[in-house]
Amino acid sequence: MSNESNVLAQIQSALPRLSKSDRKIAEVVLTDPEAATRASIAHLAQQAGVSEPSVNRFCKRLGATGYPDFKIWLARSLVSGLQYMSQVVDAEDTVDTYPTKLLDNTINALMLARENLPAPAIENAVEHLHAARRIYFFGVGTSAAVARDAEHKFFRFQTSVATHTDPLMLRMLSAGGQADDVFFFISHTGRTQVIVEAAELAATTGATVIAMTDPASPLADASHCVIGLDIPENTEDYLAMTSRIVHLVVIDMLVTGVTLKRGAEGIEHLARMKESLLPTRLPKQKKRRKT
Amino acid sequence: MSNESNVLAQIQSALPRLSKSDRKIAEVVLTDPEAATRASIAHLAQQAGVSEPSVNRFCKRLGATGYPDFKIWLARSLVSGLQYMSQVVDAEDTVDTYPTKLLDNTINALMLARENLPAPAIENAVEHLHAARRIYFFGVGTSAAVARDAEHKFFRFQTSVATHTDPLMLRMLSAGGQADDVFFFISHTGRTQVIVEAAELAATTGATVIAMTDPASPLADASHCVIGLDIPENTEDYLAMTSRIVHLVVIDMLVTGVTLKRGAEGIEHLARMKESLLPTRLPKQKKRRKT
DNA sequence: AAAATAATGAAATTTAATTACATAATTATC
DNA sequence: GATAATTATGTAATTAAATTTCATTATTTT
Repeated sequence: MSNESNVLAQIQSALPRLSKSDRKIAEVVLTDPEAATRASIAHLAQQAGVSEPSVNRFCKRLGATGYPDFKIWLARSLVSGLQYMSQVVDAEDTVDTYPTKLLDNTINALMLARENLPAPAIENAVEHLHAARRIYFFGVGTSAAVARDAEHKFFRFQTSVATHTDPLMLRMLSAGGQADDVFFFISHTGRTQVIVEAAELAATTGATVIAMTDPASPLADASHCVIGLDIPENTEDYLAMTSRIVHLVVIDMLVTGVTLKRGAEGIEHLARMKESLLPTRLPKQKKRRKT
Repeated sequence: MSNESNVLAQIQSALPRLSKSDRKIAEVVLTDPEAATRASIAHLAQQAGVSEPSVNRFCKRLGATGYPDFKIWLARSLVSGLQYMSQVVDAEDTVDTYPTKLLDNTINALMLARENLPAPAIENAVEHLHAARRIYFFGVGTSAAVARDAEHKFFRFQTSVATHTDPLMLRMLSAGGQADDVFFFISHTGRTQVIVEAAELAATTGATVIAMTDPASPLADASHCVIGLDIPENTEDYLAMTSRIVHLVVIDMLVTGVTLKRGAEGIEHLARMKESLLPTRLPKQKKRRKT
């Protein structure tokens, strides 16, 4: 009964079972829930043509502690500013619209990833990356940037890291894999031929093959460990690829994971960082009140 | 100002500018916004260690009509379980906690950027990039990855693009700027010496200097067009640098802006570009999940 | 049709939020 | 570096809002 996540649906379904005045209230609320969140109990009562206590009882019957609480429930069940469906940029868009669209798409992709984080795969990947003697990050096109970012981050560990985009280099290095090597492939679709071939090659050498890609793809099939992410298909949308952002954050996770695994020294570093954050909370500049 | 779509991001971005008690209130709200929606003004005041009128004024300063109205705003901007305070990864974190922390921080940063998008600066930058004969993207360290991403994207236009990280190259190229050139500098702090010097050099040549950086920095001072972003406290280099993600999305915006400016021909060109990538992909296969 | 039960509203009460005002802290000015 | 001006904050008074109580009116049951 007290499913506070969707009061509106709750009211909707209860509608036929409601009493006369309760139904009047429900109808006013359903007609304009947004307005209801701003109305006082007196106003809403007047709107529905009922008394204030009736409104109050209506709220309690729905499971709220009272009218203000009911308004909070109502507000929460209303979707806020952020658009939840992927928005496509088109020719009519202006500087006032497309930046927000792109941001919203990115935020959405991250929230989606947040819902279905492949924690076991991440843990597994961290273990392999931690134990690796040598790591290769391979990605082409947009994913090349992600691979380079990963290289830049893992560079600070003692492990040797390399990134390449040249197909020949990819093949040669993949073919020459050894037991302690980790080959990390990045591809949104998991269907880029060069990458898939390299992964298949690497898998035959005894090296560990990790892939950050679509779980239902040839690349995933060729890999030992798959970091599968739930990313909305956004490749078609001009050049903004939201998957790339998600991939970068996953790289951050892997680096963080390895740092934690390295124990004392890594943790000490994290502790130092935590401290360095504290002063930023205090007013270091002259403060100006916002209007 | 009174953008009620996301009070939390609004509070977050205002945080450094707030007065002592306002900041105390803000911190309580950000730490547990969910709880704040249920608390009375007295309870919240007590939690923050301030008086009730202070809470009331805080709400009004944010644009709400009062405390109850503020709670409605808060409820509306609440997204399932997302943490609004920047979280630091520490030694106690496990694979079940740190990935979410990192994601939350990133989502947070993006929502913040969404609140204070510098639309005019973006528009301005788009115009310059569109008109440019030659574009240089310069960034070092983490920002180098962003610069490369930008290069990769702008490469698809007919304009010639280049990225460099070598200090000597930066100086030489910056000194040789011409009227139709655009120098685009990326730096979170705006205090990286190499970058600032290069920007100052470039500015003397008649070329256009654009900077994506802290508006109150030497780099911003040296530039003709500043894309200033509101990015929360940042962890250091190796670990998750949220600013880098925001920068990448801004690059997406710029590319999108230029594409739209190029009109039909630009969109068609992009379509051709995308088609040329198709042969590098393997055909789709039946869904077969692997994890 | 009468009794029992449930629904509703007027008025009283309680609770919460807001305003007015005084004081303290900060910033600006000389 | 002291003083004036401004801004920030808290106490107490006030107002507004929501809730409860209780009497009245509908509705249902027998």
